[in-house]
Amino acid sequence: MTLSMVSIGLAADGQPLHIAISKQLKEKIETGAYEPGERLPSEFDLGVMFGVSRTTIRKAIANLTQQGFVTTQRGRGIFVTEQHKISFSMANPLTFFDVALKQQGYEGRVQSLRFQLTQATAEVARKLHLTDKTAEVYRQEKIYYADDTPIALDVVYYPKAIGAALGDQLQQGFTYSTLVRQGILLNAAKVSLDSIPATYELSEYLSVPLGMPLLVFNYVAYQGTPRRDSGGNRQPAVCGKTLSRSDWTCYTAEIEVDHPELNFLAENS
Amino acid sequence: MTLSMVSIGLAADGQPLHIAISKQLKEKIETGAYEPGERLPSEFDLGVMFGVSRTTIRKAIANLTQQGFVTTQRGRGIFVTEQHKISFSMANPLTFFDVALKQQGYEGRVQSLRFQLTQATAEVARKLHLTDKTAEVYRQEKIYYADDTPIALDVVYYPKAIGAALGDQLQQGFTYSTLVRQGILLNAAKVSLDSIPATYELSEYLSVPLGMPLLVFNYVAYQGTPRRDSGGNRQPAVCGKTLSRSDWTCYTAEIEVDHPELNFLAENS
DNA sequence: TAGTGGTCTAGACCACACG
DNA sequence: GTGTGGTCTAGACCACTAC
Repeated sequence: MTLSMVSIGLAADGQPLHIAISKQLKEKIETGAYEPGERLPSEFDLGVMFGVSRTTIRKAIANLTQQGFVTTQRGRGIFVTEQHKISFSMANPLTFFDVALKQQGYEGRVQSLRFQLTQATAEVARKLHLTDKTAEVYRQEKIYYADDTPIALDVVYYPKAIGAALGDQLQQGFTYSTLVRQGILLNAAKVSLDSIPATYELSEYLSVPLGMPLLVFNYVAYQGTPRRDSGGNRQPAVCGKTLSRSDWTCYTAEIEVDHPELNFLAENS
Repeated sequence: MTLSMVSIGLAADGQPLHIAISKQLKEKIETGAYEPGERLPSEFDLGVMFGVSRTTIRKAIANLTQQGFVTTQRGRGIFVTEQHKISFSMANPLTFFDVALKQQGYEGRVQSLRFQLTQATAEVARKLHLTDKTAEVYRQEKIYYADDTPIALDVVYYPKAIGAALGDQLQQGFTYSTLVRQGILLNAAKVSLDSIPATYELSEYLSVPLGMPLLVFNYVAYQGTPRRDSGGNRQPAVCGKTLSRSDWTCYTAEIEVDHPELNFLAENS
């Protein structure tokens, strides 16, 4: 009864049953047989339909959930997701989350979870150019919403002076906009982009399933006059990381190069 | 026997058993109780140790696998992962994968999977500025290796002229280096970064577990003289996407801004 | 009360690695 | 052959939603 079911229309190659089922359901969603917002049959019914156990159905659904095709709601059912995607420019302006949200038709909102003075970790001290190893910094955790959907968790570190002076404003608004409005010009940044699966805690903060990919935007932003030769007297004003839902966000950039490295390449060809 | 085991040291709060077990194992790995490369007890033995079923252990291990702490090998066991991370600059030079690899001590290698003439999709035609809707392009799929570990799958599209002229070279080397060496200067690009969970096929190409986060680097690279006003006569020479393992790769950039948008912000405050 | 998804169990068979 | 992880089953209890 079990593996013989593979022959009734599922793929006959080596792929697992739950993968084959996942693909069938995915195709039904993409062709519109199941429309956005629509409820799928229950796990039990799907099991009957495909002739497999509920466990196998659950693995297939977990796959679709992680790819963003469906969302599950306990006690209610499995629903086809409506797609969204908000793009954030990496350079221009310097990560004004709120501006980007508004431009793309969403209402941006911030919920500050924590704002407190703590001792800087070694990494934060290095990024903020703190020579005192026991220096304190302000650590802020906040969640960004787009139309009531949590899309990102921001963990920000401020030097003590900035955090103390702007604590109230920082707890209410978006980081960059607040700093700029208070006269702190951020004109340079070092950033890196990465991706991790949502841990259990993150999955609860951002209302995503365990393991959903999150984009990790690490940044150190500087004020002052930067120098091209990477020296200069610029001064870090803030650093942190933004963990954003990959089903809602992406980062864009436009690049222009002069190609001083052409010689290098030619030499190593 | 089952849920009462929660009291023997596992978290007593609302989190699932497999999460609590996952955290315990993660801590043992991070503190060095299990060292990199070391084999963990078998799933059966772990089940006995924690007093849970094998299914629950498997969920815990799946979580650790996805976070990159362990890798599983059928018939051999569960092994603690040794960490790697290769960073790629987004701007300077323009994604010379091979150069970045070499600079960070890895031997870069390319395996070309496919290289064939196909009809351009609407998206590719738009990106390559093809006015003819039935135009053909060369489509290449290749895998990037760092010291024999597959770290990225690149899907590249070339205009017919470039692909036909450079087919042989393109099939052997890295895209950008090959183009530059053939006199095609790429001095501008539009890129975007995204993340998706590995599908079944991708997980096989890149030797990662199903659902592992992959970084998606979308790019359109231009040759010619670009104009600041986004017009100009620059010409797309290549477009595509690089899907890279997030446990091995990250993207970095340095940003400088002039802040012409300050006025805009002040107006909307 | 009935139905749903979330969690967990106990047991089975398979493919693969190793001795 | 023995042990391993990969897959799948059948059944249970729970928390939650809706009627």
